[in-house]
Amino acid sequence: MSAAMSHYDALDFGSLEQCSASATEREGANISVRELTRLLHIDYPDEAWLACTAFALRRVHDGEALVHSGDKFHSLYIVRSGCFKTVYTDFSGSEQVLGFPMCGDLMGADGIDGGHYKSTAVSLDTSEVVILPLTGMARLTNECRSLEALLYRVLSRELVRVQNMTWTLGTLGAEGRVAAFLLNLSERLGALGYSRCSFNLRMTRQEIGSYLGLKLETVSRALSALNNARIIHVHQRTIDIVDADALRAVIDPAAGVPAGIAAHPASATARSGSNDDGNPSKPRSQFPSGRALRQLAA
Amino acid sequence: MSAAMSHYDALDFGSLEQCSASATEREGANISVRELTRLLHIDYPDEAWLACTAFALRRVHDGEALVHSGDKFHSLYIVRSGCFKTVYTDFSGSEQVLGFPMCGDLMGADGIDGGHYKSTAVSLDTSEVVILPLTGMARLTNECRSLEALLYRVLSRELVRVQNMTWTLGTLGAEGRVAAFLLNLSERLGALGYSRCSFNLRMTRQEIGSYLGLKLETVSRALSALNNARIIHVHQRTIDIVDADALRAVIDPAAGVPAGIAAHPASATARSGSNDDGNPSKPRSQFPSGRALRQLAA
DNA sequence: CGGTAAGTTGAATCTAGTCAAGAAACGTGG
DNA sequence: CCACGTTTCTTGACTAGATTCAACTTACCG
Repeated sequence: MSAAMSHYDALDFGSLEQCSASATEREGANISVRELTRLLHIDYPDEAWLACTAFALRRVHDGEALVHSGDKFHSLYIVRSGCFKTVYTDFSGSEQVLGFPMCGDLMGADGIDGGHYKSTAVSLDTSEVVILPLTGMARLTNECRSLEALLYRVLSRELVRVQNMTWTLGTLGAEGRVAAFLLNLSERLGALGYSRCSFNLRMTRQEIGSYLGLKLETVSRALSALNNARIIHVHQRTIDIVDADALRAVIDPAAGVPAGIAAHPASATARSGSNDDGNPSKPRSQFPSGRALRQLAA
Repeated sequence: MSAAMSHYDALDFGSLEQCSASATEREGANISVRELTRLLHIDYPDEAWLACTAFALRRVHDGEALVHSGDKFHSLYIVRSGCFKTVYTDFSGSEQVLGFPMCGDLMGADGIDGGHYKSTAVSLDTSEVVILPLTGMARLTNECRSLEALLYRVLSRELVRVQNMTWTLGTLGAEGRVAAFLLNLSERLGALGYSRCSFNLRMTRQEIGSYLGLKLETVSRALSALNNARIIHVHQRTIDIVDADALRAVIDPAAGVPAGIAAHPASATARSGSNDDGNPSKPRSQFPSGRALRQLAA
């Protein structure tokens, strides 16, 4: 019985005793709902209370873990600044990176159902997160129905992100995955106001490889190949995207990425029609040839 | 402006005009909230109203699509019977299978954020789904706060499922993926009361391959290898799991699947400790050797 | 009883992994 | 500021694993 209830505790909207988390988590300032919607790029009616209700923030230092896999679930987190990695940690110690949440991204949602976080979130930077104590949200969603919808949307967005990842891993080869990774990063940084074509990676080749299901050497080789093909310019963790279209072409030489593998959900969703090449009949190979890049580079 | 609002429409909890979906969707009977919680294996307090409120059902025939990628979002669906496949459809026509939702599984959640479904759901069987019109849920979640939590949990569960998939694709070789697929199916069918060690596949090798990021020939070979190793018995779509432990060993010869790749979320979550082999120091290879199987078979 | 779709199996090719060596960047302490 | 060690990254040669192409067998359905 206690096992069944432990799940339930974390979501018991009736009791609010867990609302105010631990003391260590309310060190800093806090932000309003209005700011939160801006952070998430989700528009909502301009109601007065948006400015009132506030969420606590928490600062996480470089290398520090926000939550550990197996910890009891209590809150969702939205990244406000900095960059994280979320990892499954195998019992034997080896890690599998699941994502690199950045500003506006959700963390911790895999803990809702089971009552325990399923992945560990480590900061790759000095970061700041907004704490959404799900138990305490009941009071708020009662006051404003649309706040409930906001949570659904954030969860859905995360789901789409992970689904896109499975598409990437399922259909693309090494260079395609790296290209998709770079385009994704480019889009997200662009959406935050940073340069879309020049940025610094916060993660190692190993971490990228773990994320993309590749070995670090393969990541390095793929980057070199894209570099030699003059599609990007790489020097250590400095990336310059020289030809974004060529980069997109690496992902699918002919046409269609399903619904914007690299696109942030905030961008347009239904851009059907247009992007249709003349010969959909040709059964061209699923794999973007790595050979093509090498020839291009020669 | 209209683009921004179109997203919002689907989740406008203030207006309930869309609540009663289309007429074609309320052909059959409907089920109570109590039945729904049973379907999802989520326990809730035994309140009287659980038996009252009801959701519509919809029957979907073999090969028929429940929703299409790009359709305007209106409802979530819970599979009540039968089996589906969800696919991203590339513009050029090639498909990537994202999952095989079965009884109790969620579909359609990828449409919440963008306002349009991102994947197509096709029935592989004569199936029946529970319709959860998200716009209409507002009224219900108002009446019962815990129903809101139910939706969060269902979304989280789906997220965990997809995350497990990325782990599978990122770390396992062909035979490991097929083994994980079979174990997953075995667990899910077992949880539904069917046999855990003998079942029929509803999908083709091609669909399995698409799901696992493999070609159909590779799936066939992997099944044959497991068959020759006497771990399973395969004949076309008939699967018999002879040695489930050996099958688990194919996924990770030594120890740790992160948190139960093959386990249904309904099963225990925190079973730490116990499953710890003596030598976690050995830096054994990430890949479950396909060679091992061939030797075993010889 | 054919015709078609699905599944199996083999041989050649190609991709990514493995092993290994070396180069470049970073941090620390002298 | 430089020497030093450590980590990260790059590159090459070789190998294991998955795809491709192709032939063939088996089921299924009119």
